[in-house]
Amino acid sequence: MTKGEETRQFIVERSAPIFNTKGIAATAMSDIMAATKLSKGSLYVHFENKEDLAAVVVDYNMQLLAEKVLDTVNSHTNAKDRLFAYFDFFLDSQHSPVVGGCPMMNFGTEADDTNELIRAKVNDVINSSQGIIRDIIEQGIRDGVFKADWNYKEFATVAFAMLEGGILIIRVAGHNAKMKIINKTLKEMVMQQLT
Amino acid sequence: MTKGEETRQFIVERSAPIFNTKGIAATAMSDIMAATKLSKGSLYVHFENKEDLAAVVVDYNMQLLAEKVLDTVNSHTNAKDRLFAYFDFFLDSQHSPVVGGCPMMNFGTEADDTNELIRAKVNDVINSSQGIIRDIIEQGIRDGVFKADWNYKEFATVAFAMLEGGILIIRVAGHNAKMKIINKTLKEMVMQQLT
Amino acid sequence: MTKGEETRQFIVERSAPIFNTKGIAATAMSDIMAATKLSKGSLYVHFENKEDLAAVVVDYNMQLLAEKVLDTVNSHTNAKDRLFAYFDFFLDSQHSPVVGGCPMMNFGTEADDTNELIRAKVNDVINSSQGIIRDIIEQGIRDGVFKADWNYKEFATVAFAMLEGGILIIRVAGHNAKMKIINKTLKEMVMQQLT
Amino acid sequence: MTKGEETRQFIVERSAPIFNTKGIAATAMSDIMAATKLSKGSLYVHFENKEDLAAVVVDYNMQLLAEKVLDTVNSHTNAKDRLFAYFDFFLDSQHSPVVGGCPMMNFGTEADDTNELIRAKVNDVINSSQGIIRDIIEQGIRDGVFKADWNYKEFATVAFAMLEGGILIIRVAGHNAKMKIINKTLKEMVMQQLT
DNA sequence: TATGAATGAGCCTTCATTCAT
DNA sequence: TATGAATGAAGGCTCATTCAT
Repeated sequence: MTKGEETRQFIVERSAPIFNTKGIAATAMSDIMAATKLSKGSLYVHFENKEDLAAVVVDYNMQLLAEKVLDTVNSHTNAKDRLFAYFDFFLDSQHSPVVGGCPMMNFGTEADDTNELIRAKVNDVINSSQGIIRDIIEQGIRDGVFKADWNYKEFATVAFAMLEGGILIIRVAGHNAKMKIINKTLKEMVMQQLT
Repeated sequence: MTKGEETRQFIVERSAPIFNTKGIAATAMSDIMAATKLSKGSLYVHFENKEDLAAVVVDYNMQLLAEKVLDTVNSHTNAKDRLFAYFDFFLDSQHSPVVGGCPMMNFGTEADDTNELIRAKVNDVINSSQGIIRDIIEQGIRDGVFKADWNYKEFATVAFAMLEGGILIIRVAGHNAKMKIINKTLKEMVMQQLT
Repeated sequence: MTKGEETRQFIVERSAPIFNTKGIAATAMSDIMAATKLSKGSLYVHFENKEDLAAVVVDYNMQLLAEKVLDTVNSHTNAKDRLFAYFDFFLDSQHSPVVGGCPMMNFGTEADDTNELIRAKVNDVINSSQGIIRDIIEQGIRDGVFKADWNYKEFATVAFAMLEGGILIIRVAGHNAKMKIINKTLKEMVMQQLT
Repeated sequence: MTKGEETRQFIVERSAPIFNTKGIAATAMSDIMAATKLSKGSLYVHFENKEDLAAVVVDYNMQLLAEKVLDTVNSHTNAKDRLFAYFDFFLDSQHSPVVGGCPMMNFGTEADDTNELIRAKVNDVINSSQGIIRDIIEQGIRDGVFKADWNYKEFATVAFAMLEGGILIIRVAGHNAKMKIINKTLKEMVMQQLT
């Protein structure tokens, strides 16, 4: 990594929690200056403009979340355990995975009507998130852990929606009581598909 | 209603879709000027500042959505029909109920970390939304439509989360394919509780 | 006094300390609204504009001060006592006579380069203030209290200047230590002219 | 001096007469823009806000006056001559030393009740101004020019007050007739203390 | 006489961006 | 690559004033 690439990456990492917390519109380049302690001019050496930086940061935030989820999931081998690990990951998402909440929801709601580029990025990640759930279940069916006739594609969508809805609730509530219910419900739905 | 109250209400109505679509931070008072064709000074006759206006508009948007949902629900008497009407209401929410998407999600995600007043407002409405679902089911149990041992309080939370997650998906996707799955799943869950 | 004249006078009285404390430029019509609890329109019924009101208030403040000084002076008959009462009046002027300090100095410094009308008003009162001192001394000479060859016209100017300079010092200092020195000095100068 | 420091100083110099003439409240940043021909944004590169600029300008104006007075005083060596030079300096102050009049009086009267920071600054300079007079006299006493028992500390205060009062009079009057009287009186008071 | 809604110019300040060094 | 001075449009807001009621 050249010096330039390093600085660029540094800017992205420092900007990520700010954009995710305040939103793109409410984040000023001066916020990035303060967080990186870089000069105004320096920022523009690495990014054409705020929109450019925001796009990279959106990717970074979503990727960071995906990596953390996968890390957790991959610490298990049994498909059921992997699925449960996925659900449990969001149990305390009020505080942990990425500062500022779920980037899909944050940037998705901000961009849906106003920023086609970011809207498309978020859509891709929403789809691949459901894909991850599907992949786990497919493996489970191949391993004989889950029933072969499970309509798991629909479940993947339902599970993803429930988790996102849960994230909204717990972030606005400030506690995760309702996410526990969602977690329990999802696990029960999975248990019914065990062979 | 005095002239002033009329103007104030007019400003709120014209501002509502703008705030809901662009977000609070990205909405400028000049946007409101353009939408209302009122002068800058006139806006400040009726609202102390942008934050004050935003707070009223957030309430208005959430209330508007709630009223539309209730109107739909109340066109039915049978608890099952009422519940199904609730779910169906969001089937095409990509376009209809309130311009710009679900205000609970839009303002909730924008405000969760940055605006305590609005966060609390959204939290109240999220809770009462689940309360509406609970009320319908309670009536259904009293009427003997639903099983008495249904853990309906948890279902209300699950249903709410699924619908919100679904709204995120369809707004980012630009189509409601996934909401159909959610709708179907919710209805199946209800059917299992019929007496 | 008609109702209108009463209201007009009421506005002036309530505005006086505000203008004298904050200055004309820094006083907003909304400050007057708050102080009088009158509506915006009502203010403009009684005064053409802010400048008009300010001019009347400047007069009022200076007249109020003059009256208070004269009241104090007139509680004595002997010329020396009258002069000393005049000097003593300003000993604690840090707090008392008119809220906000000496209006001649306040409005004089604000208006000297920018408001010809007010500048002229202040100039008149500055002159008549020295006239008051001259009048007292003339009476004292007639009464045989003061030496007939006293160059009292110059003394009147010197005394006035010293008092105004003293007011500046004590208002900026927040205490009247230096005014005591000025007071003592003035009295000594008078004592030398006693017959 | 870096480019930035140069510009900052340039802004201060151009702003100084404007603030001193119109007052802080009545001076708009657009006035500074016009006087410096700098852009609005550029002003805020060098000063956090108007208050910050005003504080620096107040210092600059008072320092400028002090320097000019000291230059005049220092062109003499004999204590009596130095004192007379000090008094003469203000004889034509209606036009000369600093555009807009005495900054101690201008900013002192504007700030006394409303701006603690500036009030304190002015107070410091008022005190050191009297200190200058005291220093001259102390030297004169050491040199045997003035009587050793002169209560010169009180005189310093009296002289300062008389000059400030005189400045008020001549600025409001538009001519310096009264300052001539004050000048003459001060010189006579000094003459009485010659050995 | 009194009200308060309406106005638009102007206020201070922040913004994203550019560019010479 | 990095700096920070410079820009000017745009931001939220306040101002003095007008006018229909």
